[in-house]
Amino acid sequence: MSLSVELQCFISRSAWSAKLTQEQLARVQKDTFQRSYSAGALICHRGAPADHWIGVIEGLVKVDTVSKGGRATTFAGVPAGSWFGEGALLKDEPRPYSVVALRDSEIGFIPHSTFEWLLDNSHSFSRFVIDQLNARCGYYVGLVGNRRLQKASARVAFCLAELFNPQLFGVTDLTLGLSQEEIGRLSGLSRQNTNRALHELADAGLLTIEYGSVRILDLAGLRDFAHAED
DNA sequence: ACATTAAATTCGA
DNA sequence: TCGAATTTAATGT
Repeated sequence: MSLSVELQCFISRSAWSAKLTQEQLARVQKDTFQRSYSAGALICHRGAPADHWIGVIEGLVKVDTVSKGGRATTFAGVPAGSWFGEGALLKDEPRPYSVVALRDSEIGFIPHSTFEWLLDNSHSFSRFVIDQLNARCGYYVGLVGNRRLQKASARVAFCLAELFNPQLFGVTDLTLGLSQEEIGRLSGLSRQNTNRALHELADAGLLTIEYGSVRILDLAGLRDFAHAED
């Protein structure tokens, strides 16, 4: 697979590549490949072997499981600019979730062996992965705490705020192209309640609602809202 | 669950 | 190629 300019740019923009040596960077660029997915396409099946570290170059992806009854639970939305899947790679286990493109997306893949090699050979790369795991850990701690406050709007605030977690996701664009139904799945709420919650947040001046998307106005305010006792 | 409205697609000139 | 008409998807109640 040829090295697209797009892919090279994406790699050099990623925080973890900044301190790699020329040799290391060259190997990453040689081993990494890119694929396009149209909206709704399955990127990897639940239970498939975890052969790659996955980067979202463009578009938006979700991570979810589907139970026997066909009910979908979404764990996380992954916006462009982030890398994920290191958990399954490190454990050398099948992926416990499926990955689906929500929009037309460009996805980069770094092979398992290259990933391990970087961990062994680049201190700054290992550090990046540790920080990222730690951030996810913090995310789940926050999530558990957040769930205790049964407030729908707080849940939605939390999920939205975490989508813009700068450690996990190098996002710049504060407009989120997600339908309310999708936001509902992310926060584990019905579309109805999501709608009410979004209006509550909009009334509080934290975001504005647009057709098919939501624009974040006050990220810090969303975080506060997610943790406020009420 | 239903009615409304935005957006995407089709069709005819 | 443009715009009206139709169909599909998202939203509000």
